[in-house]
Amino acid sequence: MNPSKEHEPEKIRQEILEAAGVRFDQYGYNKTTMAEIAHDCQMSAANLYRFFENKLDIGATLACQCLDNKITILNTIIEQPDIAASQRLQQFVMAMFDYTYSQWSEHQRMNEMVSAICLERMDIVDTHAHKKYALVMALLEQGNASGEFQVNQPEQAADAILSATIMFDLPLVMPMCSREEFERRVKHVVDLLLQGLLKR
Amino acid sequence: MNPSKEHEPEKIRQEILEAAGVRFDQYGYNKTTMAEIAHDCQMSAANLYRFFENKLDIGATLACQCLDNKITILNTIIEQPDIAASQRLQQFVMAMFDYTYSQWSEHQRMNEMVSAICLERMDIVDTHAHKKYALVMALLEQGNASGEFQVNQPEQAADAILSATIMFDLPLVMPMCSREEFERRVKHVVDLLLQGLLKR
DNA sequence: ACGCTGAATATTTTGTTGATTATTCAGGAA
DNA sequence: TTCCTGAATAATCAACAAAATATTCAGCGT
Repeated sequence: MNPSKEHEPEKIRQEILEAAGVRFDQYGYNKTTMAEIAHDCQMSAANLYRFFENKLDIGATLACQCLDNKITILNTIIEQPDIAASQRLQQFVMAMFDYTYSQWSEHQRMNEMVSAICLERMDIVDTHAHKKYALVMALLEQGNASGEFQVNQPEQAADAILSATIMFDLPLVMPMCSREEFERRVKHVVDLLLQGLLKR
Repeated sequence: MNPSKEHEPEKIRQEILEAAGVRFDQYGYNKTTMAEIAHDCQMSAANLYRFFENKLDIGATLACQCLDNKITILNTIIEQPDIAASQRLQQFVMAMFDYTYSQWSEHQRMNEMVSAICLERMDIVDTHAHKKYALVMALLEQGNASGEFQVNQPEQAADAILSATIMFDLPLVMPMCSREEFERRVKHVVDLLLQGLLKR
């Protein structure tokens, strides 16, 4: 088989997602037709349905990829070695906000799509929430292990941290403040949270 | 002048607001007509414009009243004597959430109106935010004065507390969790915040 | 003049119809 | 068979007219 002409279903799925992603981002989910996506992939619209259940399924898969991108970025901060746990938390929340704000301001249409899909597919939100929770738990355990933190109930603390920083993670909230105002608030919130986490 | 037939403009304004409030709450802002409000007050639609600039102005005034109701409830907690500052913060955030959740679940239409108006009238949101800020500042200063708190930068701490608890104050966020889940989170967040505020 | 109204006008909403688009399916090429 | 397509069908959208509503204003009764 010619490697330049891949026919593995997974490769084709990716090609479809790539084409759909470009159009959704540029023109929006609703203004993009299945025919256009199919044309970009040199296939018929009907053929798309052999790889995805329907249009929403394409959108939902892209939405998951978007959310996973955020998780990946946050994960690099968790895995970053030789850094104080308090620094890590600071960077973690700031990166969370940076990603959300940039996505909101620079990929408005894609962001609208992700938000709309999350309203109908709570399971996607849940999965993403669990991944974030796992990252914060890891961060807290690192801090405890290094002796920098003294967190007795990491489950409750992780819950509290995610709740307390949710405004930096929700695109819906982005119109409320300027980027600078948000960054100031990130600092204030993390500073206060750290006073409750640090060993004394 | 007959006191049973009040003609002071302020009384008439209140009568209009009362009538509009009932209809907005029951049928929604858009489904309520100026003619209906006028009829409830036994006057012509045209006459409403002698007391309010337009329909939005009636809505905005009601929205301010709603937000001020919340402030009043929160204020009673601030003024409640003989209670530990940490208790006060707990009750403060819980009352904030209770009001928001009840308003969201039991006065859906009124709540939609308030949210919609807040999008166009940022000044209303700003004013309300300043009032909340003042309450939290008062709470922190009480705690400092009684020796229960040790807050060096109350401005930043107040900012942090409001940011960290904003999810309990935003109707937009209410669909995300059940009431019980929210109450659990209030406890976790306040517990963690208190560890950063309490004197040691 | 003052306080109000009905009728006139401007704006918004609603309903309808044609066009566009998502989805299905019977069948054609390899 | 296996993979795909064009055409058929179903669902959604868009544009336009009609109706409802917000807002203004000239003028009436006091």
